[in-house]
Amino acid sequence: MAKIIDVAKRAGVSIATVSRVTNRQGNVKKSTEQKVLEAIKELNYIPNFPARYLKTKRTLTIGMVVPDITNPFFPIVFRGAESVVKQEDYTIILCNTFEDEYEEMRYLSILEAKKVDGILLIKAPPRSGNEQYMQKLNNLPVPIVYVDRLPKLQDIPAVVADNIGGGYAATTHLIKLGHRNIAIITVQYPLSVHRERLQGYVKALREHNIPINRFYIKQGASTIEEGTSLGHSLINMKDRPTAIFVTNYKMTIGLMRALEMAGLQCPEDISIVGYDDFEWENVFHPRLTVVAQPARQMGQTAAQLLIKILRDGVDSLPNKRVILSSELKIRESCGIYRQNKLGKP
Amino acid sequence: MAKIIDVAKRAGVSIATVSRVTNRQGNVKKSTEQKVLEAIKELNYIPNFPARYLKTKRTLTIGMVVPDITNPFFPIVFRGAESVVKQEDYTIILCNTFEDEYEEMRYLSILEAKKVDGILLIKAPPRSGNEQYMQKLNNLPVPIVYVDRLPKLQDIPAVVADNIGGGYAATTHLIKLGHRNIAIITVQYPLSVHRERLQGYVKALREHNIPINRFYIKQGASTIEEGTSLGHSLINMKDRPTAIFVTNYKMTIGLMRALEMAGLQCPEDISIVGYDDFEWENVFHPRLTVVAQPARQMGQTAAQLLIKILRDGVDSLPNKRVILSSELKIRESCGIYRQNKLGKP
DNA sequence: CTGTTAGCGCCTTCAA
DNA sequence: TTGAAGGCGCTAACAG
Repeated sequence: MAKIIDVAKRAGVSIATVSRVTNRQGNVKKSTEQKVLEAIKELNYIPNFPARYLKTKRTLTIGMVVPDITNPFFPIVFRGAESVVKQEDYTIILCNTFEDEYEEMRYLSILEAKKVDGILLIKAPPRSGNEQYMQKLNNLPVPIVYVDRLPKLQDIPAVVADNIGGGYAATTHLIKLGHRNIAIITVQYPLSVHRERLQGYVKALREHNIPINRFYIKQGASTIEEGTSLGHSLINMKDRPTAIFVTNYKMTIGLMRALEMAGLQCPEDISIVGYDDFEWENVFHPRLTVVAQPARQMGQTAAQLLIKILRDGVDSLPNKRVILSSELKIRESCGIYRQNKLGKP
Repeated sequence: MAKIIDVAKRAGVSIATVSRVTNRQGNVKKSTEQKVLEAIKELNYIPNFPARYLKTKRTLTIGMVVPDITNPFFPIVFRGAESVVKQEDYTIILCNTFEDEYEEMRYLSILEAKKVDGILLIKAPPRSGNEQYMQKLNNLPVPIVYVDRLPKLQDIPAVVADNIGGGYAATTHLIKLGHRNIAIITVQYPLSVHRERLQGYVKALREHNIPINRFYIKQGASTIEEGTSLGHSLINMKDRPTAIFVTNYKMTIGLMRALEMAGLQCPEDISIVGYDDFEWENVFHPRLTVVAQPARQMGQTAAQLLIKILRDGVDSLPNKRVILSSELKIRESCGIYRQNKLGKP
């Protein structure tokens, strides 16, 4: 590996001059620059970033922490973020926490040790008894932009979707279709996202004077299995709901399995509204009506915030919290309520 | 940020001693070790990796280059790799090339500059006229393990799936169902994967004495749009195939769209075999019969190879090429050939 | 416009 | 079992 001194010798200049041209901060005579450039090319010289960091305190890498990269929502967010940061020559260390806050803690201290310039954090659910960790998070020496999930309503840089609006839109849609027995399957993590979707659901029901049936509110972990089991418990109620709003991709898959096991057709026997919009959902059946989140835009916006912070400091942000709106995509998984086949209203 | 000297002062020892305990290379009296550990905790000291690199020449980070993280196959590979490397405290820089070899080149030199310890590379299709780049790749000072896609049959560390076997199994399945007019939609990149799946297809047809119809072989870019357009061209043939084998996720989505536009039902009107197995595919309709690749295992195995290389050198590998077998998952997207409804055999 | 030099934070001989 | 000191490769004053 050629280093700066090799280039300097080859070009017959000092290392300072080489440094000047690799950092293109001018003040180098055209002809010497030429010589240096040639030497660089001949030796195949690439500056050593870790060494450079020692001086500049910048690694040009940022960390991104996600709960589960195999949930297709997150790769889209990642791609959005990457497309932005690459413009500034940043690179992303991707970390999977599997919804485990301890894993998240571990990764965060590694990222700190590796001196990433900033972090995009999609939080794992906070564990009870681990509150002091949030303190530590707030005092981390590296800037963090929260994405998608907010631990508490703090004044921190964050990009989230309008989850109340999403829950509200989904539920209202079902109500307008005539449904009254509307259940919700959602995640029980102590995080903004899911709480807010539930809030939207409740708000819609209230506005239409539909009593809240607490047995229609099912919460669990964000897994396929949990979706199936909560689905079963709903299906087996004597007051079986005529529609289910499921607020999470993994649980949606699980719920659909439960329907199948029970021999229920969607939308004929039961209406479903899901969350998140993927390319296959508009092709395979039943074509799910979903609340589509601006996943890509969330990644992009978060990356832009982070870069702005890196450049001008956190106080340069016009507003720390960005809320992006979601959109109901109406497809075929919601039928009109029909009393004859289903539970009574 | 506390540094080693701060810890040393606090503990009343030299920095050498602190270094010894953080690197747990023994030869430190228990009592001094205690003091140091306390100082570390009190000061919240974390070793500075980039600085450490300067001495150790290890960054404990590896690079992973993928063509498109939003193709759900790749996140699974990523997760597999991550689950292995994290055991050794490695962290992964993830790079998306969008199937663009120039982008890949750019990322590779960044990874080199950042001094990653190794690279997992899922190649973008080689561009013609860019052959010297492969040379450069081979001489990169950082070890590379190729995953999934092989540029040429070279003697380089690689983990791939048995694509010939996959193509063969899929095609044989269709033949056994009575199909004779079997088309294939595949990717035209000059990469092993797709060439081999096509080989498997051809092999199966040959073995059953079914003539190869070159108009049934459609190749294009790995995109939804291309899947749709190639699907259309197949559907509109006067000798419309009774079955289509599509070797790629994105193109499968596209093909299904084409079927829908043409008003064709699967499997009633036409049989489809896809590639790659995702959790939703066993829930939504038509339930695709697919060749399932061991995506996760590919990631794991590749990571294991890389770690072995990092530890013992590339020559320590018992065999550089690992081929993992794929599995045909028979579901509902293939009907028995029925002459009355479809093109003549 | 160019060169010299002092670190950046850490590891690692070499001595003690 | 411990400490002192010399780099690792680079940037950024500071001189010239």
